[in-house]
Amino acid sequence: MTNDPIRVLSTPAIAAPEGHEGSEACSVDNPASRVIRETLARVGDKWSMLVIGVLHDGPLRFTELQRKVDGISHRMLTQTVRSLERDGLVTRTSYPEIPPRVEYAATALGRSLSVPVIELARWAAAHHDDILDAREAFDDQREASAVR
Amino acid sequence: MTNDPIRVLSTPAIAAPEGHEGSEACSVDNPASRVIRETLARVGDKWSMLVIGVLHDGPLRFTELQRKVDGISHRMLTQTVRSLERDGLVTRTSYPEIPPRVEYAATALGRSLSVPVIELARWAAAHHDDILDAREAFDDQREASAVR
DNA sequence: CTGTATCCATCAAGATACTG
DNA sequence: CAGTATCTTGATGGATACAG
Repeated sequence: MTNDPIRVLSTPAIAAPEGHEGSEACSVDNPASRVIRETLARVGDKWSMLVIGVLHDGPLRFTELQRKVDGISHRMLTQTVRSLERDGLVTRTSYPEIPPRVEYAATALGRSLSVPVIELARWAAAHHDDILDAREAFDDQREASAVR
Repeated sequence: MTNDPIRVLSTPAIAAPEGHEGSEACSVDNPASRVIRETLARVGDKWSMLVIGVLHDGPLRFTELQRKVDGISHRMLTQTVRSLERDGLVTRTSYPEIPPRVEYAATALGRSLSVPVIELARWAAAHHDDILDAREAFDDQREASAVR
């Protein structure tokens, strides 16, 4: 009844863009929400999208990557870059030289993922203050009611 | 040089949509990436967006919510809904009846957040298989190289 | 330079029981 | 019905040392 571009979040609509049977009653959850959760989990970890974003400007070697992403630890960079490679979001090219050189580059899939993530980043930039304000107001109110 | 809609991810462009001084050399990291990470963290937890999505159809009480979101535990629903309320993404209305009745509803801010998240969900639906395939290929290859 | 392994702190999240 | 508290587990992430 409402003009909802969002209802899709709780329907299999986005989970079944191709021909998909509506056999399983399609309640609210399992069909689409699992895919959403998985993707949010992939994208929502601490470093993945930042690495992808940094790699969009072009290939980088390990150390350059670590320098560009700033706070990331050696271990986390290895781990992040490995999982991105595994999921086909970046490629890893090793040059058997001495000293060893390895270059990482974003794939087309990786770049396509950046698009919606940027939308989200834009939302974040636009509404970050709203959230902070709401949070402050909420906490102030709790604090006040804690007194009485 | 590239046609990059993504470069923004590693620049303060999206972090400073209003009038913002370019005073701080704006390296790659701190200014924008923190906001991105925070938002991805907020959105990327296991349940938040599913709750927001379910609430778009209209207000729901606690138990209805728990039933609609499926796998969520009592504790996690309370916690999720509380943090969403704190950030101004949902409202909580308590009716002092017996037995008690509480209704949760998405705010305008909450609904606006759903928009980019849906974009992401669409991406997930479109490319989920690509990721799975890439993952399988990667694992097969590792398995093969483990043998030799 | 690149990558792996180990140890450790922290937190998210589930199960469960209990209160208003 | 709604919410809180406790306990416990597993995953995440950081620091560090070591290996190719």
